[in-house]
Amino acid sequence: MSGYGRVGPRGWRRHLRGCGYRITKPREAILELFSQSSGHLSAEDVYLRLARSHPGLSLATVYRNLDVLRELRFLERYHFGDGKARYELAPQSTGPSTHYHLVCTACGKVIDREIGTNDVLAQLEAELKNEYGFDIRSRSVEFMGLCPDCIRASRHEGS
Amino acid sequence: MSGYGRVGPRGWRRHLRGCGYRITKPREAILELFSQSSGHLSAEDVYLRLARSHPGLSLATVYRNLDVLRELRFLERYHFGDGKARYELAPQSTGPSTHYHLVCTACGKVIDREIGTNDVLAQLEAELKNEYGFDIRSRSVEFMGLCPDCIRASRHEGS
DNA sequence: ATATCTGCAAAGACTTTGCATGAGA
DNA sequence: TCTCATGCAAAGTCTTTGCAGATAT
Repeated sequence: MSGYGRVGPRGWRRHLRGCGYRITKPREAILELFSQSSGHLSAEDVYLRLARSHPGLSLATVYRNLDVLRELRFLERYHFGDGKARYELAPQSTGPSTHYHLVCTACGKVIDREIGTNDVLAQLEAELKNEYGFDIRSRSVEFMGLCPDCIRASRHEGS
Repeated sequence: MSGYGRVGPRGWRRHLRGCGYRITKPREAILELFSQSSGHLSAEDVYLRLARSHPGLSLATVYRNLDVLRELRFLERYHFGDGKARYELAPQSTGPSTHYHLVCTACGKVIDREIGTNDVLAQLEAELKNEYGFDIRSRSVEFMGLCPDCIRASRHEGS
């Protein structure tokens, strides 16, 4: 559920170093934040949550580090259709992520679910590899709709 | 394969009118363009392709109309991770779309495929409805990776 | 006639970049 | 010490909005 993806709870320092990156306060803080919070955070979310404990932190630094951490595969980036990228701790596995998202288009709530049809998608990916010669690196499966709260709310205002 | 989604090749005029919208040159042109081209077009793509035959057309009008046509379910909007929205003619069915995308993260090429695991996803959606009370309106299934051309190109430049 | 639509230009939202200073190894 | 990282501010990209004139019905 938590952890630092494929490198374990403390291995990320070594991994960063090994790739020529340095261990800095913003990087530690961002990784720490993701390991503790379970949601899908936008750059601004990260910035706001760290602002109090890290005065002077800049949004540009957050963007740069989210990008570094994504290149190192600590984080995965998603687009849920509202124009901002969201980040999430990458799963332990070395392959593409094995979960999907349930996105409420009204309030923006996002629910994570493990994929129960893993084998089906894996088979599909194998076919695609054969048929098109595509090397599939990641997948994104999202279901968009209305959550119970927003269904209720939309009933009360007509429509 | 082509057609105007759930309203048939000529029904879109009636549909627009019925919703209080007017039939204008830009709207005709945009719908015409989507019915003829098979790709996933960004707002700018649409603008550039219509610019020659529709001098004076503005990008703002394209954005506004893409939005109108999406609300009316003539078009579907996707985000493939490069920051721009892409639009595509909606499928005939009244339910969520029944295809997925194969996206090359290097050159941006997008291949459309029909979903062969339709029943699996449909079952999943039914479960989600029961479990979370979500009303699922659309789905988005994307596989990201490298197309053969870009695999070849990356080999030639090292890495 | 009149409510909708358009073009233009300006503003908005999110993200990236340049540069001098500061910090890690 | 020497390179990489940061903060600040400016710029970039995609998209939305305000408004007066034009258009569809």
